[in-house]
Amino acid sequence: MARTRTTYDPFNAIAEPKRRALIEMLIGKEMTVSQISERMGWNQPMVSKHLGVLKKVGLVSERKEGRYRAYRVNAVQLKPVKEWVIQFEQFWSNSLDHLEDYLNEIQSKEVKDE
Amino acid sequence: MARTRTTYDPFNAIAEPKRRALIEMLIGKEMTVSQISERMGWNQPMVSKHLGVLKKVGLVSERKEGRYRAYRVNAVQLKPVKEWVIQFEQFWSNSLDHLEDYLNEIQSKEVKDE
DNA sequence: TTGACATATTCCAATATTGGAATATATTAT
DNA sequence: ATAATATATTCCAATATTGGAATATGTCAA
Repeated sequence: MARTRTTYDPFNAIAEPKRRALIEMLIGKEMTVSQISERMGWNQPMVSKHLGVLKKVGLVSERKEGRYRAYRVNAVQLKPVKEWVIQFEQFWSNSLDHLEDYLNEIQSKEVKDE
Repeated sequence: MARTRTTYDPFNAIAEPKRRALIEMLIGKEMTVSQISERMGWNQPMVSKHLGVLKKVGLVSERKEGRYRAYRVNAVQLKPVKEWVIQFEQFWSNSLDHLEDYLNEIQSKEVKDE
């Protein structure tokens, strides 16, 4: 067996740092492959390939414009990632940390008092 | 070149579905390897190996208890994932969708009026 | 039609992962 | 000391990815 495919789901697609950078650059606007290539400093096939992965999981969509192709982020595909992560948020939230600190403090005072 | 290491960061560690399942099962409690093995229906080496990856990125921590090892989730390591994702939330939020619907509606009314 | 430009795809080598099987290590019980 | 139990590690085969280079495809312009 091998690793889960990059195109298996958004989790796998955004694991690659370059693809996260691509999404960051592309969010809220449309850009062509060559614009991305220039701004990122990556060669053209590299841009196309990474966009290809993002497209397969629906994270970007494509619009043909003559010989150009305008890509845009389809951010809603990140929603499952957020949903999955936030279900654990209560386990790292500051309020809980502070509660723990508070309880520890109480306890040490009680010990001192004895 | 190969793919980004699974142990490179939390993004890569949680890309594997089994490791997400592991985190889900382990959140908020402590479990030993054999308990996990039984509950998940995975063989023991498989559990240890996946836990090993999660440990390397800090997503779980380990406590020795005799010949057992109790694992727990260190959820705060998921924070960077949440932070990264939510910066794009405005681009999929319902309020914006509705705003768009609203603007479209306005526009079509204006057209009708002419 | 031919050339120039934009983008996608194919081929390749290197590499890391996954699961399974076997084995090693550590700890407790007899 | 020896056996049994809990867990980790190593070895292996199959596989998918990445980046680079070369090439193919598609579109516009002269």
